[in-house]
Amino acid sequence: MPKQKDKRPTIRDVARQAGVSYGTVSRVLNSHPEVAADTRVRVQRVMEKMGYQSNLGARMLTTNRSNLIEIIVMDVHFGIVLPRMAQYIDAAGYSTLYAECTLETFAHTLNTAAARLVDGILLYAPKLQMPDDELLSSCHGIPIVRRDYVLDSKLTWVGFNQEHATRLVVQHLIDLGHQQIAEITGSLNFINPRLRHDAWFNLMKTQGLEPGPSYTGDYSTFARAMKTGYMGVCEFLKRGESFTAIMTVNDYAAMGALSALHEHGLRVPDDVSIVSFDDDAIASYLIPPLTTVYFDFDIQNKLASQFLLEQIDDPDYKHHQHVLIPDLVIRQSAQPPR
Amino acid sequence: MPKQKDKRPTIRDVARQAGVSYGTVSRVLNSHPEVAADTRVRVQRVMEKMGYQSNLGARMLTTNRSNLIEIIVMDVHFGIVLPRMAQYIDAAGYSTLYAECTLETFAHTLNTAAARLVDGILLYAPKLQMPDDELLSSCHGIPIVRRDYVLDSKLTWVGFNQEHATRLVVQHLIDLGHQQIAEITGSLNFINPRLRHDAWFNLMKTQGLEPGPSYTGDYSTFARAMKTGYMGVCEFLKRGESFTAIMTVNDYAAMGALSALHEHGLRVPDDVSIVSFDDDAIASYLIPPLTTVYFDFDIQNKLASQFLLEQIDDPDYKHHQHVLIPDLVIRQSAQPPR
DNA sequence: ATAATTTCCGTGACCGGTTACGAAAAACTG
DNA sequence: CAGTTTTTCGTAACCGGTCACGGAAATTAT
Repeated sequence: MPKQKDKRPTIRDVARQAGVSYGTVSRVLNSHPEVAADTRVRVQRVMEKMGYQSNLGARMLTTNRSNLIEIIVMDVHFGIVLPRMAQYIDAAGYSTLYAECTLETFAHTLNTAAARLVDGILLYAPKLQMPDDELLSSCHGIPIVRRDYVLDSKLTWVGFNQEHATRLVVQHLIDLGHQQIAEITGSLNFINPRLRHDAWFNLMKTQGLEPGPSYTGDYSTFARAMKTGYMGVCEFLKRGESFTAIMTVNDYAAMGALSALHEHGLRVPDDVSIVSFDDDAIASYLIPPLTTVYFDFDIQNKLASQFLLEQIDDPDYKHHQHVLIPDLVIRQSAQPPR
Repeated sequence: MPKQKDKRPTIRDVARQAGVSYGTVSRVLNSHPEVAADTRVRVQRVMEKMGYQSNLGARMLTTNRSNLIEIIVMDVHFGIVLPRMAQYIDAAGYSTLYAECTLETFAHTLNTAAARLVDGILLYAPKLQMPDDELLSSCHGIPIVRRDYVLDSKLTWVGFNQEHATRLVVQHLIDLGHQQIAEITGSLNFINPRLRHDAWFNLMKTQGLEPGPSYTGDYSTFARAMKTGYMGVCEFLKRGESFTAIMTVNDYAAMGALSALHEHGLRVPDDVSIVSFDDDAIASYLIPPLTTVYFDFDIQNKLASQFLLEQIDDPDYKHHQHVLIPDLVIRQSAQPPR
């Protein structure tokens, strides 16, 4: 038995107070033109005075819309994604639902989203590779935008060119004179680690260099990414691999690597150079400050939400795949090898 | 004009298919006892087959409940809070709404929450000091739990004993032999920084020591906390303050401080000791690993959600204020002064 | 076999909005 | 000023559930 919530005034209460019919109040609510200017303000004043707020349940029932946008995050737990998105969603007058899921619970999550009459879905699923038609049919017709780099999808997505990002890193290291470039990355069934791994491998090969050792680990939280970075270095050293530079999957992994290298008496960048991805805020506060690839997540979030909102409003929306181009931010963690 | 969403089967569609009345389907849905076992399974099978999901809008309209819990975060932008909470909310069969706000937009946020028939609110507002009755009246009768340490509130909250936390830090440093203990903390109109500042000040005084220099700055995002830590140290050094230890508001501030000290040629812990709060995952990967106060946020989140759920179900719920006791995690950033 | 219970289920009213329809009032026409 | 058009607004039906009420069927008692 839920605690008694306030009984909120309804449109009929407002109508009575304002001396009009509930239909008129509804028209005022939806700013229909067919209502006289003075009655409009009269009704608005009464709504104001009574603290009227239209009941979402009732509105959902008739309009089949909820004014809700759901952010679904799959397989990872970066709290970061959310607030930045929510800001744009709020600004457009929607509220933000948040759900985390895995591949197994994905269908269920989408079902409840449909039952909630969610108006749109922002999907961040860096591991999900699902054919368009399957994804669409799971969505029950709810517009969806992916905040990922999904080359094989014709649906709307916004992502960063990972091949280019990798090239920035590898080329920078090669230009500095590195020949033995190791890699610490995420599990290769994640999209980005896979693309970067392949790009790294091919770039090395085409330059006539042997790809250095590679370590993959969990990077689905910051804590795990740090651990992966740490373990990667330990593993390399234990195996006696030789390398003069490491490319890490993100700045937190770099932080872990830094820590492990330090423990083993190796100096960065004197003994080993590190270049990573993301340019998270921590990058410039690490010792040494990290050379890293800057992904403008703000733009990504903004575009993803914007595309979703457009898609919600426009019944014959043309899907676009938007590729963002990252930049390299050169700080001090990568220097010529000794 | 929104894109055509799937037309979902209704309770009457299911009834027709199953050869019963819609009332019976409703009873099955809500697992009322007055329905024969075999018709129950028959209806369930049909629901299954048709992929029936009850329409939330309709349900909200009649029950005045939404199965939605809203997390409201005020004045800060730590994405971290959310996912941990959401997990417990999900487990209880609710969905999570997320909203950020400021003091100005707080009332509006609560109004839309009420319009959405939100069943409960988890409030994380480390700056908000609002009398109980005012807070309650803003809430339109929606149960609310604060994930904060709010000594002056009789409503339900879950927080960490900040005075104790501070004592752990200060006493540890004093025990190591430090006498000049500086503080880098957040703006003092935040609850925790204020409490810690006062505790630090009083502890020093009662031990006959002069409180060291104090710097306050923005710590409402990780990036800003790092900057505050960095600027704090720079400021101390510029002013020629003397100190042998610093207490920082959180691990990210400590990281910023570490970076600034390093730039000025000061070693941690050789020249300066650092102790901070939170025991974020980064603490053990910093160089040196941080001595820091461990707050078990997992417990906090769990209890906060649990109390909220209890409050939602129990009409005459007795508010409780739950105080959690933090521990000190000793690593290497604090050592006796030279 | 009939009456008294008990079990199960169909019906109708309602929740608070939206919207199509049409009527009344106002404004315009000649 | 009657006739026509336009503006404004009231009414009813509906969205898809919930729930109280009461009747039919099944069960038990007499």
